Amino acid sequence: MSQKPEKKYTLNLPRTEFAMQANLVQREPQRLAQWEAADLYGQIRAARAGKPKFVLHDGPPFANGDVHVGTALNKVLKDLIVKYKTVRGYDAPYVPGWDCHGLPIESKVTQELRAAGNTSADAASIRSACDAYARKYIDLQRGQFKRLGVFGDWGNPYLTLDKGYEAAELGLFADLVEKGFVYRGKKPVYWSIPFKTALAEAEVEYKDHISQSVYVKFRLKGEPNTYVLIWTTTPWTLPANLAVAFNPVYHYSLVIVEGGSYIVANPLLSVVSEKLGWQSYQIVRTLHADELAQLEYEHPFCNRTGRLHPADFVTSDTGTGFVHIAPGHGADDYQLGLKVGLPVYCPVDDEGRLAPTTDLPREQQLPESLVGKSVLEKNNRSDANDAVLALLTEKQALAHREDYPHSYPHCWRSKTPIVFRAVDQWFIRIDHTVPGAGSTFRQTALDTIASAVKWVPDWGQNRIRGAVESRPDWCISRQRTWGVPIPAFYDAAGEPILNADIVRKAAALIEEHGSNVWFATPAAELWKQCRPANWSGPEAVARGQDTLDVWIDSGSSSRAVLARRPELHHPGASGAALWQADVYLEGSDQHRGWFQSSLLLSLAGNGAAPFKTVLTHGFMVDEDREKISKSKQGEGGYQKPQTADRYIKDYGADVLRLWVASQDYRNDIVVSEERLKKVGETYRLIRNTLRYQLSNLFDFDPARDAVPDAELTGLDRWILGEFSALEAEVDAAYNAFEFHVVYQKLAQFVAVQLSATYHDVVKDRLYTDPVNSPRRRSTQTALHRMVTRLCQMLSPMLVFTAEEAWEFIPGRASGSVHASEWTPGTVSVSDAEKAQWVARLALREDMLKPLEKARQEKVIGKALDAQVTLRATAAVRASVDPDGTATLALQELANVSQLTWEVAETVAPEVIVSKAAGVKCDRCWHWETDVGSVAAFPELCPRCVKAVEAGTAA
RNA sequence: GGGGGUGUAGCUCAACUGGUCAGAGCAGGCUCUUUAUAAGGGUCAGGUUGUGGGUUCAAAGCCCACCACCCCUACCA
Repeated sequence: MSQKPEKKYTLNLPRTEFAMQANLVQREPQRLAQWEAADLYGQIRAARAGKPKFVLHDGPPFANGDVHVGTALNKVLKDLIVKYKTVRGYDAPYVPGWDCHGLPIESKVTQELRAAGNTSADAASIRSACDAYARKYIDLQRGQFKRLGVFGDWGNPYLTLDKGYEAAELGLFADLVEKGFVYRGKKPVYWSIPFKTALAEAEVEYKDHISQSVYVKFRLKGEPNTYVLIWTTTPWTLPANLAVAFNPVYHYSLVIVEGGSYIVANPLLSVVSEKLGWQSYQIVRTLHADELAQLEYEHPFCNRTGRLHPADFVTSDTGTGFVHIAPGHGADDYQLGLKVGLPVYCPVDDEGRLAPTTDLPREQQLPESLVGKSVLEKNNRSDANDAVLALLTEKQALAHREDYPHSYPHCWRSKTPIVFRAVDQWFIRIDHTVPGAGSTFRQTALDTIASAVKWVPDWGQNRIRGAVESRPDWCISRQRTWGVPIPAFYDAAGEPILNADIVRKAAALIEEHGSNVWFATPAAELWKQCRPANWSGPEAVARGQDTLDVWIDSGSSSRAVLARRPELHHPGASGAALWQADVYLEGSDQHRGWFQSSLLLSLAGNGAAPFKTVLTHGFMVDEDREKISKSKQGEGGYQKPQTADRYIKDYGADVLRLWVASQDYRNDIVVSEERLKKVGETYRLIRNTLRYQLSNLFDFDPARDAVPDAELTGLDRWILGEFSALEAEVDAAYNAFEFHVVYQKLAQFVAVQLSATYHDVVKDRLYTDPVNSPRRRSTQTALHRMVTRLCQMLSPMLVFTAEEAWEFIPGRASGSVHASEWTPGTVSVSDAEKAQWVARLALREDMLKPLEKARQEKVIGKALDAQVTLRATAAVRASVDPDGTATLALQELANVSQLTWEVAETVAPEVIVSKAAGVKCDRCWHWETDVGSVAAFPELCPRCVKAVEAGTAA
């Protein structure tokens, strides 16, 4: 058994309770409890009261399910900004929010009710259940967000289901009504037949589907045997056909075939002839666009005619070059119909059955044999399709029929194919001229995008411009229960009544009672409450059942949150600047979503954009750089669910946050075990560096021991100069929201300047100098400053670890690093002094390689076993060492026992390494020729004798 | 199909927006150290800058085409 010999002489070895092992998974929850008990968020608010305001406005996540790792990324990025601004002295409150209404919750809840046997719940009770459901998930998610170390007003978040929020949203809506933005119109929407409701885009799933496609002959008027040939995959829409579109850039040919003449687009002629089984055909002549536009055709089985219209959406990859147009059943069709003045004719009722409407005279509409036939498909067949096909056959209009596989939208709940169906809906106008604005609303929005908002990255501007340029009028009504009601009434004739005063009265009611009041109060009573005093219009007999699109909910947050919460106001600012948020930050999909809805609503209702800067991040992808999908879960894919909690359980919040910071979030963000592990390595490097600094401050009291700047040793001034440069870079990177640059700069500084250089060199003085020596205290002064500021710079990323380390800093100013203020700029060093140290460190590099060679040759082990001879000309030596102080500095930098100069011819200093002379001092491990010269300490060098006699550290 | 992005060593990021042999850190190999020790130091190796063309005295960066992936949109009558 060997045992370590007892040390006879003391050294100032590092001591600290700051653990090497992070144990984040166990330690972080304890820290959270501590913060909660002390109301740290409240303390920070109090500490920043009156300071310049910085407002990041939270985009509300949907209150459903666990927090996904992608949602965590979004939240952490926001928190990085808020914490950075806070540590830099801003008052940066964070009010988190949740998006609470919408179909996913309603659907889940009705499903649960049905499973519990309740099949006839009324609107009010469904809504109550939805409310409870949303709140349950808000609580769940709130816990998970807090666990990530995100600070905010968690006790008082904004919820789109709060009655105050709903009332403010309707207040904004009332302004829009007043300004003439809102109208009722008919438009094709996605329609789910089983649910008898319109669906939002997000509620549509695309699945493979086989449609019965048909080639149909449309006979030209006055030409008994000449046909325009159209192709469609939805025969049931033929009763709604009102026109045919062609593309004016194609050439069309009139061809003679046995049995008749047809017009077909040239690029598709050969395909069509093959499909229709034409034995031979003869091209008579080419028809041009202006000629086609003159043509009129007879509907194959309805008693009416239609015209041909040019349209650029007609393609030549499938079909015939002629597209059957039913304005009631398709977006392109609808737009074309609007343009050329066709009615929005949709002979399909709520149940999905063919039925005549009032848009056209009955005799021009579908024949009686079609009425009542259902459009809903079962096993790729529907009664309506069959009946139409039969009718086409009977009329000899069916040229060809074939199965056509393609992806087709399906209702995400009922899994049935969706139909496009025109129904009455509420819309917000985009192209009307706002009184006093002088340009259309769309143009105003585009101008605002271009000149009043900063987009980061800059291409974000293109994204949202494209979205605003191309968007149609905004369909804002949903036939749903779980949402904010549209406070419209209907008179005895079924005509809608919507007016700003009515909406404001309804808003006041809802502010008092919550939006259930709209559904639970009898219509007559409701009208009494909402009827304006001087009302002269028709009296209402029914209330509207529609709710607002959920994008109106979240898009109203500028009014409902920013304008309504005084803590989010910029004191001293006026007008829009008072309530405008400094930053919105969401995924790039929100250019078309929340960024757009917020911009349009705020611009229309408040007269200004709700944000000054809009930041976007990319999406999370897996290690194959493919999007994270649930189908990859389990075998062959991810082993574990991609929730935030899962990663926290494995790595801790600080490592997860550091990983978020390390990624350039403007692009796709790859999440993989490998990357998390790598970041974990960096975390350990940083933690150990902090630990080294803290452990060497165990006997340092800044009030008593700090050394003034002018008296710091050159080495310490050098590192503090480097550190100042780092601070400036880190501050600039944070300020530009480039956290990955912060991460890189900090990690590299810690690894290179600190760990490999400064900390390594300075060990000797810290451990072996007399405790109170100016040189040791100087270095401790530098360490103290750096560890303080490192904690501050790290605090936005390493929320828990920075605080943990902070508590070990002697004489720290504030209780929490998160309440402290960081001011970059530690010490300024002259260029000349800096250059001198750059030269010395370069020489150190030159010495390291020969030292390594000597180590390989077993001449030395550690560097202190060596002596170095620098051979150079006298002039070279003088340039490196003008005042003779460099020799000792270089000896310390290289960590060698002896260093001497030798005059030689070589210009670049030549480095000769040999075994050091003398005997190794037992205490400092330097090799010296005078070890033992003090008789009382035979194993020590005289320097160590002095240190030992000076006493031990406290 | 249309629009918007991205593609630099195993990983994360640089490269002053055409100009010194494309740089760091981490990881990896070898090695020293037992006074940061479930730590720390040294050293070595690693890239035809997605592919193929082009412009230029000069390209990772500009132009064209293609490939892969991400976001939005149309998913086609």
